[in-house]
Order: sequence, then structure tokens, then C-alpha cells
Amino acid sequence: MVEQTAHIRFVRGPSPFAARKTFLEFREVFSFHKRFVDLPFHTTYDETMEKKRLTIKDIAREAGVGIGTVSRVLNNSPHISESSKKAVLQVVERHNYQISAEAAGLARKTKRRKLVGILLPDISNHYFFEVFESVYKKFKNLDIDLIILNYTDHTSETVKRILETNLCALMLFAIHLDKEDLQLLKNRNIPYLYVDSYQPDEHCIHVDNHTGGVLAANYLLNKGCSKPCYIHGPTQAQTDKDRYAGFAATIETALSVSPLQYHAIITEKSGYEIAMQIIDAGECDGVFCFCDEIAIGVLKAIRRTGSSLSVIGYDGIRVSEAWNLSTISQDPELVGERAVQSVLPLIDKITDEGPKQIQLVPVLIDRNS
Amino acid sequence: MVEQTAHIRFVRGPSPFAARKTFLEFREVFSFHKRFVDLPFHTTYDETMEKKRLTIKDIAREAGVGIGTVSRVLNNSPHISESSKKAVLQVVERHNYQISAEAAGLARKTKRRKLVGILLPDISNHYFFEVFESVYKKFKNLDIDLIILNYTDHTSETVKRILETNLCALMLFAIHLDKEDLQLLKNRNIPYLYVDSYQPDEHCIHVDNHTGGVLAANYLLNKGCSKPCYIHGPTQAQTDKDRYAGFAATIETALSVSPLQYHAIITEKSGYEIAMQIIDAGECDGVFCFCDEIAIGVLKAIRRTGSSLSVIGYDGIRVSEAWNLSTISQDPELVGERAVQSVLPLIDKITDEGPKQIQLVPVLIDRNS
DNA sequence: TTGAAAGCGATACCAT
DNA sequence: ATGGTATCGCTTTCAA
Repeated sequence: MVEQTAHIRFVRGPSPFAARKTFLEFREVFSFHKRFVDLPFHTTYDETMEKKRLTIKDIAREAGVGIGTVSRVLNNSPHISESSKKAVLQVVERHNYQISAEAAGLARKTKRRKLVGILLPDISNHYFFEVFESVYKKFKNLDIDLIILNYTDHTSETVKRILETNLCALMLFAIHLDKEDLQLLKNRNIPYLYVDSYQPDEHCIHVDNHTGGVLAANYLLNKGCSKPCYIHGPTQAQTDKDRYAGFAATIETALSVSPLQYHAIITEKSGYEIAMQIIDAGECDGVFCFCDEIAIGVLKAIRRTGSSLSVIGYDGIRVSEAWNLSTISQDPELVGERAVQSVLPLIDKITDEGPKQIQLVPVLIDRNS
Repeated sequence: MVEQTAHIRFVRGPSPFAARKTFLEFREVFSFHKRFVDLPFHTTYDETMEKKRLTIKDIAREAGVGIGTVSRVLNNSPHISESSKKAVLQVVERHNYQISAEAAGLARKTKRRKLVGILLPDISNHYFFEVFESVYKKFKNLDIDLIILNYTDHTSETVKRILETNLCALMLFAIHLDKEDLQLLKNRNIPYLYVDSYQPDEHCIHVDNHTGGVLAANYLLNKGCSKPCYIHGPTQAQTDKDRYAGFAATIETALSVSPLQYHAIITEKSGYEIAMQIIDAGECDGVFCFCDEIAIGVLKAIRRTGSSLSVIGYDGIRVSEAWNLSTISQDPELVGERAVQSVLPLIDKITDEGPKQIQLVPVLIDRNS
């Protein structure tokens, strides 16, 4: 009889909700008779049923105490007898019960913790990580936690998680959200800041890439280069386009020729390989790279071959100093710092007027590379 | 009359709960008469009262719609008239209303998102950040979000936030929690993993520091050093003690003298300064540093002064390659990878038996520095 | 010390 | 398309 009962198959009715309710009632009754039939409390009827989450009510029943007691034990409240405590913890342990933080938070009196969300790009040069590091360090002193929201292609999935997360602000690193997702954020009044990309009518902070390209061009020209080239990173990125545009325009004005163009992915290895090609071809005497990682690869190739190629990178990440690499620095630490400065007022809803847009200017760090 | 009412001072009764309830009822009634008295809905009576959180009910009333409609608007559900939508969003905007993610999560059907918590140490060499970077990258492919929990001296405050956070696991970087806090985590069945410190009877992963010290000593001995010294980092840290112990024991066995000891904080600058002292004193011919950051400072001093001092660092962070610094590598990337591997089964509750303890072995990277 | 009951603020179903 | 109600799983109060 017990076996039979345990295998009853509940067919979903028109409303799964109702069906579930029915089952719960069923289990409730069943549980009541537990002592007679000796069926484990946890019996589920079928895998078609959504797995029931364990609640303190379940724990309380099984431990033979009230839910209040369970709650108190879980929260280490005083005035609990050792025996109750032990009983509860035993059941908790046995079922690997985990409290629902949502429910707890909802019921609690004191609220409002500060949590800032961050979206980091997939294909990332180390630059973003250094910006992130800077952001992290600033928030560390402000009693603000940081959540890094994982995301893949489908931003809509990510946005869904964002909305489930009680953020007080969101930082978007080199990511563009589409209208619909943005609207969702706006509906929910979650302030957000674009980092490293310019967005009209939005809070954003970025470093002027066009100017960076110009600086790089001037660097190579000053070194006496007459046959400069550019190694692209991700060509679909606006940053890549802008850097090249500034670079090419300056070169063309000065030399009346367009710079040669190469393409690499953002790794030292890729930079090294392209550099070997460039050196072999012998058609260039100066290289401007989309980012420092590529440039370091180029530098390695130069040092290995003894080539006289000049090279300049972009970003100003920490290792560039060690390699003695000239670079157009975006000062990741500063960017992070300013980003935090921008976000703070948004968190506290001190949104005076329109969007705050910050444009920083990159600087040349000349290490004679 | 309006003014008077608005300034009524509610004296807290024996139960603040009851007092609050009374006020809510009061406001409810008041709100009902709103059109007659033209009092802003948000009127609070006194700063002694806890600020009432706005709910969708409030929004619904003010927008003149039902709560269902408000919810639908906020979630961009279909089948909403433009007029309702506009009305709701207007009110939302006006009051800067933010949804309660807890309540929403509780009410929602689909649950269970994966979130791993991380505690990073305050005083950190870059090593930890590289381990973190590795961890982050691994989780990125696993649909798991990461939350960095800010913490200061009072871990109890942090633990409280941890418990409020529905984590599916926690990673403790170079931090030791006391018994009580640990018990709280255990009560809640939140699995945790110590990273970079050995803890008996707990899940942990760390790199053998004693062996690292031995390797460093042998390196200097092989370079022909006869007067080696050690630059300490944070002396209270077990890692520092262990590295020194391994180093000193090996040196003493080989040379029958104890190595000289210096102290630095974890910055290049500090390493540089100490190195200048060492070079000036001329009593050493080899330096083993607690971490790469210090060692790089030493290296700079050596290169600037043209000293023949040998130097070896510890950690194997990325920049060590660029500086051509010999180091005892803890391979942060690997540590992160293994840490994630360890945590994953904990998340899925595949806790076969006892604590899983991983000890990795550091390796010498000889760059002839 | 303990159990029971009343919220917390949203979602989702159902009926309209 | 919309309003109302039950419900989510917990904390806290109150009474015992």
C-alpha cells in the first residue's frame, strides 16, 4: 500500500499551479500519517513534478519543533535550548537544507545593502582588468559589494539576471545594450554607466581614441619613421576604428600615404607572429598596435631578430613599463577611479540633471621603443 | 489643519511594530482623502519613524491601476495598454521607485541562479588578483556569477552580508574566519573553500611555502651566494613564516649561518629602498624576497646601481617575466583553475566524503636575475 | 524557551 | 487588457 501510494502519478491538470497545490495537500495529509506508514517524508511522486524546495516548515516538522525555533537556530539567536538546536541542525544537515536568502531578506527589518553590478567584456585585453582592479579597490573602502555578472552572447539573459539582483548601479565595460534591455533598466530605475564607450545621452566615461591614434602617429613620425603601419585588434570595435582613423589621418597628412594595415587577435603570440611577417617583408619601419599585449609580442620579435622597427602600444597597462614599451596610456587606474566617482552620485540618486559624460585624454608614454 | 496633521509626532509605543502599523493605517486613510487635502502622498510624520519603502501597491494606487498592471509594466509583459504603461512609468519615475529584488525572487517560479562569493584580502600582492582573474575566467564559461564581498576588520559584519546573499559557495582568499562565523556558514550549509591557506579539516588549496623557501635558497646557493638574506613581507602571515623557515633551514645547513633579515611592505618602492640599504651595507650577495613586487623594486635598485646582487622573488606574477626576474612561481592561473575545480563539486553538493585538501608545489623559474 | 500568526513585497493565476 | 487574491519562505512579534 505504501509502495503504491508512493508511486501515484499526478497528471498535470489544466493548471500546474492547482496540480501542485493538490500534491502539497496530499503530502501534508500523508505526512500526518507518517508515523503509521513509515514513508520517508521526502517522497516525491514523479520526476515530472517540479522539485519542491525544502522550507523551514519542513525542517520544523521533521525536527519536531516550531518554525520560530528553526529560524532562531539558523540565526544563532540566544535563548535556544541545546536540544532543540541539535535537533534542528541535524535535520538541516541531513537534507542539506539551504535557507532562501530572498525570503529572509524580505522578512527582515533592516534592509538596503549596497551592491554594484559589473559587466566585463568577453574578449578582453588586460586593460579592462586593470580598470576593474581600480574600481574594485575604490569600492572596497566604501562598503559596497561588487557583483560580476557573467554574460555570453545573449544579453537578454544577462539583463534578466541583472533585474533579479537588486543592484544599486551597473557599470557596463565596453558593452552596448540594445534599446529594449536599456528600457528595462530604466523602468526599474537602475542607474548605469558606460565605461570605455561613448554613448550619447547616457552616463559614460571613455578615453578619446582618435586623439590616441594621433599621438601614436606623431610618436612614430618623430622617430623618423617613413613607412608606418597599424596592427588592428577587433575591427568591429569602435575603439579600433577610432584609433586607426586618428593614426591614418595624421600619417596621411604628414607623409601623403596611408599606413599599411595588419590584423591580430589580442595576444602576445599573435603580435609576435604578425611582427615576424612585417620584419620579413621589410616594408615598414614603425608599428602602432591596437593594444599593449600585441605590442609586447611585436617587441619580442624585434628583440629576437635585432630589427630596428619602432613600436608603440596602446592602453598603458602595468607590464608595458617592464617591457620598456612606449605606449598611449589610457591610465586604467584613473579611468576606474573616475568611473567610481561618476557612479557614486547615481547610487545616491543625486541625479542633478542630464547625463554626465566624461572624456579623458590619453597620454604618450615615451620609452623609446 | 494639513500642516498639523503632517507634523503629528507618533510616539513609539511598547511595540514599534504596532506603532508602525498604526501609522500605516493612518496613512492609508489619509491617502484616501488625498484629493481633498492635497497633501503629497509621501508625507512622513517624523524622522523618528523608519522610512517606509514604496511598494507596487503604492505605485498602483497613485497611477490609478491594479498591482498586476504595475508588475506587468515593470517586466515589459505584453498585453498592456500604452496609457497604463505611461501612467505607471510616470509614477515610478517620479518617486524613483525601485523594485524589491527579494520579493520578486521569492514570488517568481523559476529560481536558482548560481552565485559564488569571494573574499579578497586587504593587503594584497598582485598574486591574489591574478588568482582571482583566473577564477573569474573559469566561472565566466560556467554561467556562474561572482560577487566580491567587501570586508574590513569586522568579519562578523561581512559574514552577515554573506548570509544575506544566497551564495552557492564561498571562496576565502588568504583569510581565516573564526569558529563562530564558520559555524554560521555551516548552519546555513554554504560550502566554502580556503584559497592560499592550509586549514585542517576544511576544503582548501594552497601552495607549499616551505618548499618554496627551500627552492629559493638553493637558487641563491647555486648562484654562488655566500651571504644571502631575506626580505620579509607581512610577518604575521603564515606564508611569510613558512617561506622564511624553508629558506633559513636550507641556508643554515649549507652555510652554517642564518640569513640576514629585512622587512618591507608589499610595494616596489619599499623593495627598492630596502635594496639600496642592502647594497650600501654590502653585507649580502643574494636576496630572497617575500613577493615579486618587492623583488622588482630590488631589481630596479640593482640595475640602477650596477650591483652584482642576485635576487629572486616569489609568486610568479605576470610582470616577473617582463622584468626578467627569477621567481618561485605559485602559478596563480593554475591555482585559480584548481580552486574552481574544487568548488564546483561543492556547489553541486557532490560532497563524497571528507574535506578536499590540495597542496600544490611551487616551481623555480630561473631567469638568471 | 517555544509555537503560531502576521506580515514583508513581489508574481501569477483566474475571472472579468 | 486588467484587478484581485493566493502564495512564495522567511523573520518577528505575541502569547503561552
